[in-house]
This record gives sequence, structure tokens and C-alpha cells, in this order.
Amino acid sequence: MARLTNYNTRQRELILEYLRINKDGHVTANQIVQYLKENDTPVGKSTVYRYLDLLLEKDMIRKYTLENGKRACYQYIDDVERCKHHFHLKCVKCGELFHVTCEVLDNVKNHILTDHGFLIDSSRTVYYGICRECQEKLQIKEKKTDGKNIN
Amino acid sequence: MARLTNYNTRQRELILEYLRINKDGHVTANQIVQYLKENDTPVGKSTVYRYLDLLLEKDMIRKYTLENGKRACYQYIDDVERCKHHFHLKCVKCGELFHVTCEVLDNVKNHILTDHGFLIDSSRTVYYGICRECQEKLQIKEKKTDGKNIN
DNA sequence: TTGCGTGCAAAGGTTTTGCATGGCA
DNA sequence: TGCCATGCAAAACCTTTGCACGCAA
Repeated sequence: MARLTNYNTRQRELILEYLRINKDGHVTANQIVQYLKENDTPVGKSTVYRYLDLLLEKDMIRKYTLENGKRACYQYIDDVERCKHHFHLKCVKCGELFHVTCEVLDNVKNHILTDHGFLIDSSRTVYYGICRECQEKLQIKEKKTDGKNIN
Repeated sequence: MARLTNYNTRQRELILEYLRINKDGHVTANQIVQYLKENDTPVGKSTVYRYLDLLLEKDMIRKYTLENGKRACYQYIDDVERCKHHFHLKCVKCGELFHVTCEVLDNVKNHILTDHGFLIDSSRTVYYGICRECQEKLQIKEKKTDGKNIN
């Protein structure tokens, strides 16, 4: 059986630890570099990028693109199996990522495969939109500005 | 009523025209610049980027991130209303974008709003996965390599 | 000892910004 | 004429790559 050719190094442990700490959120490569530098355990950014790629291949983390589409962000997958079967909702306002497991969404994948011949990669697919909290904030804002919009 | 503060310029017409020509596909900022240069109607890339931002604000185009997450690509929204009510499947292998309108997916949006309080922005949400054609190609490939994988 | 991992610096690429000039209304 | 739009070059960023050295096994 093929062995994964990766040594255990101090740097990798540090990176993985930071990802695990932030498993409920998402972090950018830069954040990892900064955090480790501030904690007097600096790790080169090329090391960070290379290890992130490796973790990605091993399905140990997920990669997103933030709303502006410029910066990539990563998230540790706590329970690989569980995460493979649910979908993610990302709020474009506050950036929060919501994990959703429910039958309806579970069926979406099957439906798209059966009826549209398209195999969805759940770990890459993210629903973008606005979360409940931000919707409420926006409604308050709209009332304040009396609904005046540019358009 | 607020007027949109944008003049009609030759450059903007050219950019918009190219986006319209390619409304069934997607183009990158660089492609726009290259195309216009080759057609002897060069437009500065800063102009392209600035106008793309403006079109984005006006919901006249959609912005995607290609598989590697490095390059952004844009697509003209032919029929704003229609595109707002259907979903998009983007193949991470060949890059093709599929438009899908069907009841099941239509209900997904309502379901997520009703049961999860999350308002999906259909124009931003893209299902990433592998299209039928690429699935077949991959299956052929796997047979060839006799299913030998790293893991 | 072997060869993967690391770190630095440089390269590569995309997108943004400052500023003088051009052009629409 | 008054601004907004443009274009160039430079800057700002993120990410990748080359290469010599370090270190796990």
C-alpha cells in the first residue's frame, strides 16, 4: 500500500494546529503566516502554501474563495465523512460559514446527477447568500435610508 | 430618480459588446484586453477592470472564480430575470458553465430560506462539480491506469 | 545517509491605484 | 466648461518556483 510521503515536522504540526483551532471558521494563508510569526514560531509562507496543497489533496481541508474572489481561504474538515454529505452556506455580508445537513439538500446532489448528469463536488460547492442575522440588519438599514437606492 | 453616473464611451461599448458576444461562455479581464488589442481597438486594462466592477454593481454581469481560484472570469447576464431564477453548474474540469432551470432546484432556494433562514443569491451561487462528458473521460482514464491511486 | 521539507528571494500573474490627459454631456 | 473616464506605469497582492540547506526516518 502506498505510503503518504510526508514527514512530521514542527511546521506542519503548527499549521495543522492553527487550522484545527479555527475549524469553525476559515483562515487565509496569510493569517496562518501572521499568527505563527506573532507566536514566535514563524513558518515560511511557501511552506504554508505547499502544506495547504497537500492537505487539500488529502481532503483534510476545504478551500473557498472569499466574496471578492481574490483571496482563498481554508477550513479544516473536522469529520471528513460528515462534511462530505452536507452543504455549506456562506454569508457574503459577514463571511460566516454555515453547515447544513438536511434531506432536501441531500437529494439535490442525487437529483442533479440523475437528471442533469452532473456530479456535484459537495466539498467545493458553497451556496452564497445572506444569513438571517444580516438580513435583519439590512432591513433595518433600508428603513433608515427610506429605501433610497442608486438604481 | 437617481441617474447612473456613467458616460457612454467607445471603450465601454467595446467591452460590453465583447461580453455580449460571449454571453454563453465566460471571459477573463485579460481576454477582453487581448481581444480588443488584436482588433485594433485597444482599451487599457485599468479601464476594463473599472468597468467590470461597474457592470457587476449594476448586476449586468456575473463573476466567477476559475478552478484554481486565481483568475476571475465574467459573464454577461442575458436575461437578468431569467438568470436570477435558475442555478448554474460549473465543471471544474473543462470549465463549461451549465444553466439549469428545474423545479427541484427552484425549491431549494425556498427551502433554505424557509427552513434555514438563509437567502440564497442565485446569481452568485454556483455548483461546482464534473459534467457528464468529463466524467466519461475520467472513467476511461481510470481504467487505463488500472485504478492506481496515491491513497 | 537519503531524499523530502523548509525558507528565502525572485518570479509570475492578476488587480488596484495615482495622476495627468482626454472626452462626454 | 465641469466632471467623469481613460491610460500608463507603478504598486499592491497573492501564489508559485528555484535552489541551497536542514532535518526526519
